[in-house]
Amino acid sequence: MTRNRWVSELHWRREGQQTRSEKTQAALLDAAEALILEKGTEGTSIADIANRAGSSVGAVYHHFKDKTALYYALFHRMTDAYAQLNAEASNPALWTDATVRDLFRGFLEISLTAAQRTGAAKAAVSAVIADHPALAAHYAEIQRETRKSLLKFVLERRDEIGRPDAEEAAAFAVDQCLAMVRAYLDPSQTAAKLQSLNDAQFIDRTVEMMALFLRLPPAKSA
Amino acid sequence: MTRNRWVSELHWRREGQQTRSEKTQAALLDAAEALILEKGTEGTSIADIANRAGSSVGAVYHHFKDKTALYYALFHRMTDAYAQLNAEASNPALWTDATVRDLFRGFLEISLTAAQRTGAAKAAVSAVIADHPALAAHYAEIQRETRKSLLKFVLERRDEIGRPDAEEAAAFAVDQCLAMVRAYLDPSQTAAKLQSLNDAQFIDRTVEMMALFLRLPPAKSA
DNA sequence: ATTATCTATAGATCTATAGATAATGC
DNA sequence: ATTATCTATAGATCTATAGATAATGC
Repeated sequence: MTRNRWVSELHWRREGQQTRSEKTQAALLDAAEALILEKGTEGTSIADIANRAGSSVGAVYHHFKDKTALYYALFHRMTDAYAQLNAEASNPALWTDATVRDLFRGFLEISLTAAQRTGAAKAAVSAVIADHPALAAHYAEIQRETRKSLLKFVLERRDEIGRPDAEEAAAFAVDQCLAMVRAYLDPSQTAAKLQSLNDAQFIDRTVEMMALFLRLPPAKSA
Repeated sequence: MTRNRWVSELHWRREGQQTRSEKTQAALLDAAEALILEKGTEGTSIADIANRAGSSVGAVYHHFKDKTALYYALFHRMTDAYAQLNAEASNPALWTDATVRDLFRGFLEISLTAAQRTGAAKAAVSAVIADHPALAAHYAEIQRETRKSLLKFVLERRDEIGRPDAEEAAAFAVDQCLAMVRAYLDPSQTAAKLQSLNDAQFIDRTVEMMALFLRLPPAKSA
């Protein structure tokens, strides 16, 4: 008997119609996420995941081809959300009247929103990546996209940049901005000061730093 | 028969006299490190490690109480090196005539040297931490020490800082500097521009950014 | 009648130990 | 004679499947 259709690329089932299925899948992924955070991937077994989700081992294998497929699904659940947000933010129509300051601010706001949505998922996904090095490439690709589109928008406003080495400095500043977001969001990075700030303060400080470095014109309405 | 003495805290044997022992232990840790990088912790078995090291399963258990002890040893091999370097750099005598610029520069140089020494270890250790969440606290503690001593030295030179909010800004800048080092060193972070720089360029740029942000006096000899 | 779930378990690991052998130390 | 190493394997997982039962869909 053919059990089901698998979306081979994503390693898990689409099937938008069955809400029962979706709930179970989500519960299993949530359970895996929580357990990985608590005990790491090595300490987490299929039975553990099924129990935590209030489900059974058999159900796990009904929904996921194997353990790797489950981990891949967990990975994609988070990265797909990121990739989509990034795609939306890359629409030039959103930024027609934006200054470089606005771009950095917008990027920071979007990143923080995304982080709030994904929540604990990110740390668990990091563990999954550590155990499945093949996934690292896809994750890096998404981040590369983000970086690329932000840099492109900044460079389209090159005339705002007061430095003679505008191009190089902009690339440096973009990397910088990404590094800041990571330090701010990652609780394992002991950036005590950053983490004592609230989102608005963090964004203000970071934009200010970028402006100083790139010698941007003063903010219009402040 | 009592097999051996274990240093319970570190979970592995000290024993500085037997070079044969030390070589085997190092080979086992090297093998574990390489395998974890390739296949993650979950995919790596004791037998794999023993084979890669040209050793045997029995030898592994002669040197390490259990698999966790081996992973802990791998973890400590890296973090001990970091902690020691940090302790050395925290000696005020080293920095008697240093400016704030010199402090940042010194910190960056030390971090890069440390990274070169530890090499691939860091990524493997990240995977180990992901699988043994208990270790995260110790790692964070070491980084907190580094952060703290750099910030202390900077604040002792508060008069160099041109900003009215010197204290807050210094803390922000220190976190910033740590975030930059991470982005520069971590190949999984897609900081394309940073990674295209060589060490000296990276350090110059970063120090410059800190100087702009904190409004430090211009460099003396440039 | 098709999809989702469960229980029970075969088969494949993998960890850790026991016991024997080889290498070093006195 | 003490320490380091090996081979072989018991016992404990853990993954994935088979087959039965419950829930939904037409």
